[in-house]
Amino acid sequence: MHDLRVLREQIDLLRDGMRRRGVLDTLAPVIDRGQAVERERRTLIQAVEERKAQRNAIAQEVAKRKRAKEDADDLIAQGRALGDEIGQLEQELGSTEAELNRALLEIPNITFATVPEGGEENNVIVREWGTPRASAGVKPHWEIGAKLGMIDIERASKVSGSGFVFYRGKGARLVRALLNFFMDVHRDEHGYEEVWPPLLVNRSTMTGTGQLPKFEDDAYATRTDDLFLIPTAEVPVTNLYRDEILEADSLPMAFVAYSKCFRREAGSAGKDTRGILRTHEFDKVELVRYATQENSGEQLEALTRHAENILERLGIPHRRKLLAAGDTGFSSAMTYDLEAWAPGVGAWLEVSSCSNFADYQARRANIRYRPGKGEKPRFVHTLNGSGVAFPRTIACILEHYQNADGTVSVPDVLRPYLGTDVLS
RNA sequence: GGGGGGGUGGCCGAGAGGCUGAAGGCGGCGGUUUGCUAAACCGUUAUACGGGCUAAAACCUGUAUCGAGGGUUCGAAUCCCUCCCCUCCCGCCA
Repeated sequence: MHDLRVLREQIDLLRDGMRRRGVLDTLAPVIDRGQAVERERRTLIQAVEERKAQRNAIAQEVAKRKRAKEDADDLIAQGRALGDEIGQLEQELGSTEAELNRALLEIPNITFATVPEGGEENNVIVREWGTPRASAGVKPHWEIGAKLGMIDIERASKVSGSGFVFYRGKGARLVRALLNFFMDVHRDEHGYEEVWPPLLVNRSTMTGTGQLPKFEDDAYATRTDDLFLIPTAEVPVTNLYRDEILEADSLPMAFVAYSKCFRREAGSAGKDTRGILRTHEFDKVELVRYATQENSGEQLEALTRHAENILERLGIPHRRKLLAAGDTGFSSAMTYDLEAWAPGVGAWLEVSSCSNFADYQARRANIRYRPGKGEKPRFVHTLNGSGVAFPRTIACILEHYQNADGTVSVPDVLRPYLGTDVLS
């Protein structure tokens, strides 16, 4: 969410930001309306506060007279009239602020100047690692996974519906191995605090990270408690310090959390649905960082490297893609996608998306820090990225390490976790 | 699920319709004093949103904020209603 001041003081910057995202045409009316409503709001605030000041003065005077045992009926009548007026004005102010809020919530973050303009055709591959294996003779992961008894999609659909997976036998153990491997590396080598978050969160939390109100249809909700199943650990972990003021020397903060992620995937039917590439429930290790305005840029580089490091250690060929403005997520100011090569599917699979939200998320979640003693609090910069998502990584492992006889070699780093060299 | 006790500033803790943005203490910051450390004493100590002044601050000024939201009242931390959270006891439960 933007500071409402952008509507007053940085309107050109805002317009340009929307232009670079390619959404200026759609959002121009919203911005114009927002600008007008922002002015309206200030006029109303002045009107209300003027009357409140009068009312307060009258109340003081009433108190004084009462103490002196004097009559104050005339003042009381004045105060009552003012009260009525204030009530009306406040109602107007309320609806004006609601409208302003709606407008602000519709405007996405302004991407950094270093982010290319335009849509996904302008995405840039900025880094490549490893040699993608040729697809010839490589079976897709769903075939291999089924054959090795690791993945059972048919029975999952019986038990839960389409878009769910049973991991079984070595498949289940592989999930557990990845979990431990990811967490160990990020905690021991990259210095993250390990967090095990709740998977059900309340409405304020979902609103804090921007899942609500706009994307309520994408989330699973509980029937009786107004709780939501998290779509990513980003939600509970970023909200850890919601409504708090942190000390400057506690920054940067870095958290790594494993969680199940629950997504209805409303509207994405038919896209990447084969195998385990898009399911309603999947596992992910998420990296979350709180930074200052000064160092969030380098923090994004560090976080992205941490995620890449996992893929390198697994030996999976991958690339880093800087997303163009139009392809960058709503709240993000800059995003790198990490894509791993799946030779069986014959596609680059997004296994991580690393973003710097600048203060956009923190303003909404009200997470601040005090830069120095006696200084005014400022919003932190929040960052997050997968480190990494399990199902697509599993797909890549099953395909990249596939042997001619249908078995799959286990990447070196996973052998101690998996207790075997080969999946057969 | 049933019953009790609570939520006040960075923290602890008073206050029970007006003189309370909030006593007192701790902590923080600034200062005075003292060979150093320490102590003592004095001062100071929130956030948000407006307005004025400004290049921008500082500053001045208004409003709001005592878990959240409504209500009563000329006036609410204080009274009423709804909700949330914490805590204790009983029941149930992995």
